[in-house]
Formats: sequence, structure tokens, C-alpha cells
Amino acid sequence: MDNFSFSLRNMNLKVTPKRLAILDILMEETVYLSPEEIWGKMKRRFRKIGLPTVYRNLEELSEGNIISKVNHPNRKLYYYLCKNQSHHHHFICLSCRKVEDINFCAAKKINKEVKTKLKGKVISHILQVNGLCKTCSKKSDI
Amino acid sequence: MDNFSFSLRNMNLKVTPKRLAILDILMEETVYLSPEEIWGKMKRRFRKIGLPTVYRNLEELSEGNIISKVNHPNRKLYYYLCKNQSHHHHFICLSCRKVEDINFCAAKKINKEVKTKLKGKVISHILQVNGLCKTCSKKSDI
DNA sequence: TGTATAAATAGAAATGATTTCTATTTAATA
DNA sequence: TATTAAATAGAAATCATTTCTATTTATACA
Ligand SMILES: [Zn+2]
Ligand SMILES: [Zn+2]
Ligand SMILES: [Zn+2]
Ligand SMILES: [Zn+2]
Repeated sequence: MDNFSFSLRNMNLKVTPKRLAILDILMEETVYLSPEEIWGKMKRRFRKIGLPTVYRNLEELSEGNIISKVNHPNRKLYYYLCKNQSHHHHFICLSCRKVEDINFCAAKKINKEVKTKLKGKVISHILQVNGLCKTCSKKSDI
Repeated sequence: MDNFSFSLRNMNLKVTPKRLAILDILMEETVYLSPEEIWGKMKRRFRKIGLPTVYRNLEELSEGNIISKVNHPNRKLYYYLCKNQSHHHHFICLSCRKVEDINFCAAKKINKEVKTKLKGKVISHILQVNGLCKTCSKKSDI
């Protein structure tokens, strides 16, 4: 049983060929993809594959933190599978969609501030950097 | 000329009664509001007021950093006017919608990491903490 | 291995928040 | 006050995402 199957089991999701294929498709990418784009790639692998299935699975996988959701300025859904398992955040290129890891997380400091100053309870935090990757920022220089 | 008028001028937006009213409505709130909710409040002040006008203005004001957009898990639009002018981030309560300032920003460290490690160009960054405020976390204890 | 069962899926359809469009009005400027 | 570009109302469209239901499938276990 591979890692993905294990992860799926772990979150009480059945190990279906479609789920594994979605993960496989995302594994091959260094850029974030939209549900429709993933659907397009799925159609090459399955005779029958519905777009709602893609949406549903992406959401489930994202809830289980197997894949990550991108906060795009255009407010559409994009997903990315990060090879790095430990908690971290992302730099996303708004031009070519490349995703790169930011090895920095403010969670500790933030949790402390929320706890002590605000007396609140943290459920989740978002940290994302939007910009242009090395390649794209060079292009825009020209 | 009040502060808001000045800000509007500054970003080449005309000072219209509707723009000022939207800002006034947001000023009175300690919680984030949806465009439709703001529209509801606008209808009490204007006989004629279209929802697209509210959407358009909120987007413009947000682009000018006069108001801030909330990154809600439900992916709907919400806006908040923060009295604190300097750059900072927010803790939002997912239950009562209260917004509180987080006096912490990772921008410097992040910019450095992106510049040196990734050789990329930062356009914007998102930092937001979602949770339950003091009051709401007490309630959920019960 | 078969069988039972809940979960997953296909495909069609609906949804509704957000955006677009155009004629009319208005703020700003001189 | 006249000019003009920007802002607005109101109707309509958009379209990404979700919902629905009948059918299929993964899984547990006899
Ligand atoms: Zn790039
Ligand atoms: Zn983090
Ligand atoms: Zn609260
Ligand atoms: Zn603030």
C-alpha cells in the first residue's frame, strides 16, 4: 500500500482509482491547477469522469491536508500537491503559477498573541505570498 | 474635507455620497460584512442604490487599501474597515465575525527569503488568523 | 471467494454570488 | 454654468461551483 492509499485510509476515504489519479496528476505538476484543468487531465485517463467528482475529491483531499488550496486574487479554486510534508507556506507565481515553499511560519508567535492578548482560539491560519517567480520577474524586467 | 474624502481623491476616485456612506457603514462595525449586507444598510440611506454599485465600490476601496477584504473559508466576499492605519493583519472570528488586529507581520522576513532564496518578486502577502474570539470561544466551551 | 453496505460516482440540473451592459446621472474642473 | 469623464441604476447574464438521484464500487466480513 503506497503513501497516498495510506493517507486516504487514514482519513476514512476509500482508495478509489479516481482519487489516486487526481493525486498522481497533481504530483506531476510544479504549478497549481484548477478543478477544470484537472478534469481535463482525468478525461485522458478515464472514459467516464464527472467534474463534480473532481470538485468533491479536491475538497476532501484538501480538508485532509493532503493537498493545499491556493488563495488566488481571482478567487477561483486552485490546488497544489506539496511534496514537503511538514507544516509550511507557499510563494505562488501569479504569472506562471509555480509554487515554491516558504520555510517560515508565524504560527507560534501568532498563537501566543491570540491567546494572551485576544483570549481567542485559533482554528487555522493563512500565510501566502503572491508574486512573480525568478523566471517571470526576469521576463517582466525586459 | 474629511479623511475619507482625502483618501478617495488620493486614489483618483470621485467623492460621491454612496462611497462615503459605504465607508460610514463600515466605520460603525466591528465585524466584517458581506456586500449584500452593506447593500441592505445602504437601502435605508438611499432611495436608489444598486447592488453592483456596492460591489464596485467595495472592490475599489479595497484596491486602495482603505478597507480590507476577508479571506473566508466559505469563499464569499466580506469587507472590513480597520481603524488602524499602519500595516498589520487580522484575527477573524468565524462565529460572530468580529475582527481584531494582529500586531505581527512577517513581511520583512518573507521578503528576504523570497529575494535571497527564490529570487522572486513579492507582489502581496496574505496573513490571516481564523478562529473564535474570546466571547465565542467561551460559549463553545459550555 | 461471495455478500452486504455504506461510500463514491456520473450526469443532468440548479444555484446564486458576482459581473456585465447600457442608458442616465453626477462630481469635478475651469 | 458648461463640459466631460466617472459613477450609477436596473436589468440581465455569467459561470464556477454545488446539488440531486440513480447507479456503481470499495471494503469488511462471513
Ligand atoms: Zn513564475
Ligand atoms: Zn503556518
Ligand atoms: Zn466571536
Ligand atoms: Zn486591523
